[in-house]
This record gives sequence, C-alpha cells and structure tokens, in this order.
Amino acid sequence: MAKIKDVAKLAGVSPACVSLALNGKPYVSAKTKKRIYNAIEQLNYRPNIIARSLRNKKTHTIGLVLSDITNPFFPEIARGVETKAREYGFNVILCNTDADPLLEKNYIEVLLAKQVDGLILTSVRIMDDLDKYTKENCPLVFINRKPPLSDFDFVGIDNVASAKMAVEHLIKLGHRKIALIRGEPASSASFSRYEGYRMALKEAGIPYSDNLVKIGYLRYESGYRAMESLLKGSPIPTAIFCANDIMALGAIDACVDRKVKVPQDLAIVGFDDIWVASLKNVQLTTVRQPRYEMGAKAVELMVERIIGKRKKTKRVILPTKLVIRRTCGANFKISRGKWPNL
Amino acid sequence: MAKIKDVAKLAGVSPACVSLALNGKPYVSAKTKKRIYNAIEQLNYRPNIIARSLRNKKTHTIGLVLSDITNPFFPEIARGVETKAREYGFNVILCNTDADPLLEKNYIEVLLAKQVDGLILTSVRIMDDLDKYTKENCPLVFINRKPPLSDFDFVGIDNVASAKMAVEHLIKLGHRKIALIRGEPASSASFSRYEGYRMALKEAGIPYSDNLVKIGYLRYESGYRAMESLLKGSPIPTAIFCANDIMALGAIDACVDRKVKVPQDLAIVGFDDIWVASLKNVQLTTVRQPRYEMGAKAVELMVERIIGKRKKTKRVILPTKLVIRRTCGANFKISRGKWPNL
DNA sequence: AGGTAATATTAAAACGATTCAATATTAAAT
DNA sequence: ATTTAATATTGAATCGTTTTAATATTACCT
Repeated sequence: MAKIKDVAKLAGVSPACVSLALNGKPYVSAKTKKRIYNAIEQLNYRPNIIARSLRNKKTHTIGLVLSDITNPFFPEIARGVETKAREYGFNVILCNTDADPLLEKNYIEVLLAKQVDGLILTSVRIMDDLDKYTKENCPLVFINRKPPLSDFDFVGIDNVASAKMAVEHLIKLGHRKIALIRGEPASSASFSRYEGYRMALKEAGIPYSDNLVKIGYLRYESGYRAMESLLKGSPIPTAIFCANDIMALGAIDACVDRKVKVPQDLAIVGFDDIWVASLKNVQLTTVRQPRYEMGAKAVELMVERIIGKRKKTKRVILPTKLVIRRTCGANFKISRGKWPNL
Repeated sequence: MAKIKDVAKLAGVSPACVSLALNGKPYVSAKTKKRIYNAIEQLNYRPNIIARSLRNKKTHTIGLVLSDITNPFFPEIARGVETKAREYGFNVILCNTDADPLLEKNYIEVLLAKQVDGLILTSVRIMDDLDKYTKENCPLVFINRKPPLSDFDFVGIDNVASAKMAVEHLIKLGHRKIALIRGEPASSASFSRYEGYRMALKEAGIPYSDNLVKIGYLRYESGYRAMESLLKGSPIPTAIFCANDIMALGAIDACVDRKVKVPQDLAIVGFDDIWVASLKNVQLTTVRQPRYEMGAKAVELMVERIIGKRKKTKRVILPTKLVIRRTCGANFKISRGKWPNL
C-alpha cells in the first residue's frame, strides 16, 4: 500500500505538502496540487485513516449499543443513526448485547478503547456505574431508556402520556375491563407505560386490579403466555394494552389458537408500530414511535457534543401517535360473542 | 486519559515492559506484573486501540455492507455477522447503501481507508470494477449475490434448486397456472430463482408463459402491484411463487383488498422465511434461508483469510428448507371459489 | 534593484502503542 | 567464585499521518 511518503516522492514534494493539499489547507499552489493528485492517482493512494485518527484524536466512528438488531424495534433506530451519522461523516459500530449488562459494559469499554467519538445506547440495562463515563471525553446519548441519576443526553418519548392515550382510546370505546401486558419493572420506559395505564384508569374512575396486569419481557412468547394466563384468569378482560407490538402479536396468536376473535371478542392495542402491524391480515392498533427520528436525533445530540457546541445536557421528547386499526377499530362496540374452550 | 507511559512511570518500569505484560508476552516477572496492574487500576488506564492498530496493522474491525437493515431480510444476517465477529474479537461497522452502487463504492473505499481487516458484502450491486480489490490485503466475502467474474469467497444458497423445490410443491398440489413475481434481472440470486421456476415447470411439462411472470423489486409495494397486475391479466394463475417474503406479503394484501382468498382462491409461496411469515394470521409457506448462519459463516471465511489459513477461494452453499404453512397448505386442493371484482 | 509582504514548501515533532536488539539481572552449573 | 544460561527489562525505532514553526520562493511596490 502506498503511503503519503510515496506520493510525496513521486510528486517531488514533501509529505507535509501532500497532507496540506489533501486536507484542503491554503497555500498549496495549483501546479503542485495537480502533481500531487496525479501521483495519488498513479499510486492508487488512500490515506490511512488509522494514522490520521491517532494524530487527530478523532476516529469519526460512533458506537451503537442495542440489545438485538433482530428485534423489529431496533432496525429503524439503527437506520436513523447510521444515515444521520453518514451525513456528518461518521461510521457506526453495531453492538448486540442481548440486554446482558455484562456485555453492555464490555462493549462500552471496547468502544471507548477504540476511541469512538461518541456512543449511543438504546434500551440499556446498566444504570448505576454509568457516572464514571461522564468525565470521559466521549459523549453518551441514551435512547428509550434513561439513566435515572446521572444527567446524560437523552432521546425518547413521553411514555406515560402515550400509554395513557392508548388506554383512553379503549375506554372511549366502552371497555372497562382492560388488561395490561407490561414490560419488566426495571425498565423506566415499561414503568412509565404502566403509570400511563393506571392514570387513564383512575381518571375514568375504573378500579385498578393486579389480576389484569401481566409482566412480559417484550417478546412474542411473553405476549402469548400472558394472554393465555389472562384468558384463564378472572375477570376476563375485554381489551388489552400491550407494552409493545411483539407481545401484542403474541397475544393475538394466543387468541387465534383459542378461537377468541380480535377485535370482536377482545380488543388489543400495541406499542411501537412496527412494520408488521400495518399488514392487512394483522392491522394492529398501536402507538407509533418515531424510531428512525429517534436514532437520527440521537446522532445530532452527539455531534453537538463532539464539536463542543453544547455543554448542558439535553433531553429530547419526540411525539407519538395513536394509529387506529382493526384490532380495536373506531367503530368497534363491545359485543362479545361466545368464547369456546374457556 | 492515562497512557502507557503514565502507567510505566507509576509502576516504576518502562513502557515496553507494560506493553509486554499487557499482551501476555513471556518474561515479565510476577511482581512487576502486579505493580503494573495496580498502576493500571489506579490510573484507570485503557490502551488506545487506535495506536495499537497503527502499529500492528490490524484493527480488529470488519465492515458489513448491506442495502438496508430495515429490510427484514438483513437483521439476522447482521446478527450472525456481529455475534460470530465478537467471538473472534472483531467489531462490525454497519453500512446501509440502499442498493446504490455509488454508495456501495464509497463505503468500500472508506472502510478500506479505515483499515478494516475484512469486508462482508451482501446483495451487492457493483459487479465489475471489483477485481481491483483482489490485490488489497483486505479479504472480501460475499453473501447472497456473487460477483460473476472474479473469484471471491462467497456464502449463499442454491437458488435454482430452492426455487424449483417451491414451485414443485405447487405443482404437486395440482397447480398448473403458476405465476412468478421475481426480483430484478440484474441480481444473480433473482435470476437463479427464475431459472428454478422455469426448470420446475419444464420438468412437469407445463408451458412457460411470460404473462405469468412479473418483475418486482423485492419490496412490499412491488408485490402488491405485481399481484394486481396478475389478477387483471390472463390467464389468471391459481398459484404464485414470490422471490421473497416481503413481496409475498404485498401480494397477499392485494388479495385481501380484492377479496381473493388465500389459499382457497390462490396459493402463495414466498422465499426467505422472515419472522412475520410464521404469525398465525399470516402463515406464509416459504423457503427458509439460514440467514444467521450465512452471516456467521461469512465471518468464518473472512477470519480464515485474515489469519492466512487459506489462500484458495471458497464458496459455501447452505441448505434451504421448504416451510409449508397455510398459504398453500399440504391439504390444499384447488377449488377456486368465485372472485368478486375481477 | 532592493525591500517587504504574501504565498509555498518543508523538517521535525507529535499521536500512543509494539517490538527487536541490546543490556541487566537472577539462577544454575561447575 | 566464576562462568554460562535463562529470565527480565529497556531504549529506540516504527506504524502513517498532521501540524507548527522555520525557511524558501514569488509577487508587488517604490
């Protein structure tokens, strides 16, 4: 591989001059510039960015830590991050942690050692122990789940209000026995959605019952099992709010297997609005979360930090939207049919 | 940030010694080792991997170039790549190209400049002009679409046989008017599936008709439109083989909108077996492609090259499997009902 | 021409690690 | 105790850039 010295020799100038030309610095005459570019062409020279990074203390690389790119929640975030990062001239290192705090920590350490210019952490588990990264010169931006104590940059949604909106929709349709399939208590987002659920019930004067709340792990199987359990329990709900779409799909499938008709027998609302939700055979009512924008915005916050434009922490809350589809359509009136096998 | 010199000073040894200790080289006495580790602890030292990379000419980073992580085909490949890469101590830079050849080329150049140790290219468009990368010391591995001329490492499936298997299934069910919604002619994978389709027809003595073949772009909308067009055309097929699941889902939705019942009126087979295909309300018959394994295998090929274990090119063909579900179940007998609106 | 100012070019010192050859120390063998 | 061998440690060069301060060249003005 040709290096800057080779280019310099061939062009009959010094390496310094080549560097200046390459970086568009002033005071490089037109004719030497031409000679340099010719030499670059001839030698097929490509600057070694690692060497440049070492010198400049900038890698133009950021880390994206998420639990699993295979989970339909994440690809759009990743895409938002990557596309916006490219706009600013950054590359993105993708890290799947499977929500394992140990892996999360490992990855963060590796990325910092690799001198990434910034770190975007989505749905991260580790919450304590994060403070020590405050003094690193590497900005951290959180998406979706925010560390409770420390003040880091953050992009997310209003989970309380969004969940409340979803449940209020069910209430407006006439439902009063509304179940919740929620996420893990440890997650701040999941807890907020739980709060929104309770708030909506309270404001409507509907009593809260623990029997109607199941904990899932935001996975299809969790939704399926939680639904089974709800159908066996008492009271049997007429509507269900799921903390994410994947669990809602699991819940729907549990209904299909038991010949419970959605929405005739049971209304279901999800959360996220993943692509599947819009298929004609699915038509899941859900709360849309602007995932692409969340990723893109996170990069913007990060870049503001990198170029030192901002010192104060910033929390960005993006708007959500209730997308009404078949699983609890607007015209739906409670008229539960007969349930077999219950 | 502490550097190796600081650690050395605090431990009362030379930087060289610290380096030897850190890299587990022999001939560092136990007691100095202890002093060194203490110093590292105290200073919160973290080796600068950029500096190390410059010296070692190894970045332990690979590039993954794909068209769009948002396309359900890719996340599992990416996951396979990332997980296997981690096993070997590599990080993965994710690049979305939207199948734009210019972007592909840009990314490849940037990644090479960033001195990645290897490059995994999936569904890549640029085919000529790739030869110049043969002499780079950076191994390239292709997934899914292989460059026709040059011999690069490759991981994929037998598209001809897999498509043939899918169409043969339809034939076995009694279908004779079988349409194909294929991918772009330029793609080798799409062409092979087309070949498989023709081959199956030929062997069954079914005449081929251009009227039954529509070109899509592997996207939902393409599938939807192609289906519309097929339903308007002549002859009207009794079964459709789609070159990927997303188009199959689009086709199904076009059927739903026109009250054409799947599979009663029309059988549909997809390709890929994305997660959605298994939902109870979808139940798409399809050809499973081991995407995670493809990604993982690609990394293995790459690593073999990186450590210089292998010089000859290798092409790995992974097995596919026909997953039979509702959209053309095994018990399905052609008994087309009446189609409204045709 | 001569002097100054503006424009071009370059040598050398970083950046933070690794490694090799050279040297220092300890252990083993006589 | 002395030599030899084995084990530890280190100085200095290196990886391929960028940048600063110094120097060289050209252009401009009287």
